[in-house]
Amino acid sequence: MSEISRNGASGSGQPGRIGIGLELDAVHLKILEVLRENGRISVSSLAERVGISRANAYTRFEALRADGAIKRFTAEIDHVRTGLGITALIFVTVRQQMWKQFRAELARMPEVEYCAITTGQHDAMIQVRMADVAEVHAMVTDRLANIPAVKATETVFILDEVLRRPYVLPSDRDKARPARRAAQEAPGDVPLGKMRFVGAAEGRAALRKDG
Amino acid sequence: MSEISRNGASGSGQPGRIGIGLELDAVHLKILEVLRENGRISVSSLAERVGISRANAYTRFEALRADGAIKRFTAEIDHVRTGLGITALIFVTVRQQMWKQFRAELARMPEVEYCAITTGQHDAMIQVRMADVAEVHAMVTDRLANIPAVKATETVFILDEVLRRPYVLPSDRDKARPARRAAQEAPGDVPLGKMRFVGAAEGRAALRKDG
DNA sequence: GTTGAAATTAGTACGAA
DNA sequence: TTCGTACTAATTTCAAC
Repeated sequence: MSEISRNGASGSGQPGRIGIGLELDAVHLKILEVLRENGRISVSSLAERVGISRANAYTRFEALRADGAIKRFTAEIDHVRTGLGITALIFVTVRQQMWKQFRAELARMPEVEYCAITTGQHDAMIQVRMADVAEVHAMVTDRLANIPAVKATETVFILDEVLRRPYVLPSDRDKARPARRAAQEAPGDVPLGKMRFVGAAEGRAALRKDG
Repeated sequence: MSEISRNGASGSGQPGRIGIGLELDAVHLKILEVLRENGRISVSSLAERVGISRANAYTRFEALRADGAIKRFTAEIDHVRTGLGITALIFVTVRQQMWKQFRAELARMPEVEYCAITTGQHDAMIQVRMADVAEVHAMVTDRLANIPAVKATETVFILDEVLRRPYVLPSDRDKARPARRAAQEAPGDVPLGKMRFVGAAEGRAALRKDG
């Protein structure tokens, strides 16, 4: 069950190597599609919905888990119901060469749901869930601002979460758009004035005033 | 199994009304804690880990699901392994009174994993997963910029996702910090110069130049 | 990679505390 | 309400094809 990670498990057609380990074919993707929508489905039902035998479903299920394509299964929780109805994004400017410290501090903040290093004006974006606005304020001033690695922060509140899809798959691309594959067409008639990519250097220079 | 949504299910202690429907006590939170880390655990094992009977675990499990505290179960997928290794944040400025159209268009974009309405300089932030940088570019120019509701966009790439916790719970607050509850202490010695909250009006006025 | 049977486990219903 | 048990249904595992 673990040698699959090295050799690949598929046998039908030419799937095309996507990841490093396991070769994901159409059946693998279909399994992932089902599992992201219903993580508690039994492997038997999964086999039925995908259209393969149970033994095959078990094999592939295990392979996906062993390979790491499926990292874990989790429950989506309604934050409002659990009392953490306020969500905020905190954009952080980090002092260079203090990243290790910043990451270490983050690990000690359980109210942080998500943290990503970004290009652009800031260096990182963290998402927090709190009971009220005052707690966000306290979090930013008491905890974040006291970290030496943090040079500056910018807080934005989330008014509404329009959609959260449980993880996008490559097969999603061919769903809503029957004829057109984005990256393979010339941009053509694009209102370029609307777009603006933010490079890392640009924003960082603009922020050098505060320290 | 559904009257619990109105009356509450707990019996020990004074849980304190958190959500609208179900009253969540310590046991409920413990169940959620287990389930967010292992969404496929059997209810029997869940009962064991939480320290309640099987029957009770089934009742509470169903109640949490019926109440909506648990929205769904999902599989966390490794995007790099599935071929969508590029993640980008696109900050969108939306023309007022065209929100309905904007939301409708979003629903037709399966590559969008997350979208939230925010305060601050922009109106919305969307997170997309793509195979390469060119696809992000095409997405922004071909699809987003062509939506009349979209006034302007600003794209930022995610270089690294430091952490993604499967949903924060109120009980997390009392984990890493033995003595100190943020929102209940005076801010005290805060380097205020580090912090900056961005209001909605401020940023919108600054962006009025483009149209 | 598939099918079918045995062993195990999950889910339900009920009475007692 | 919660617990414990008995009962039923389903799933998982293992075998042979």
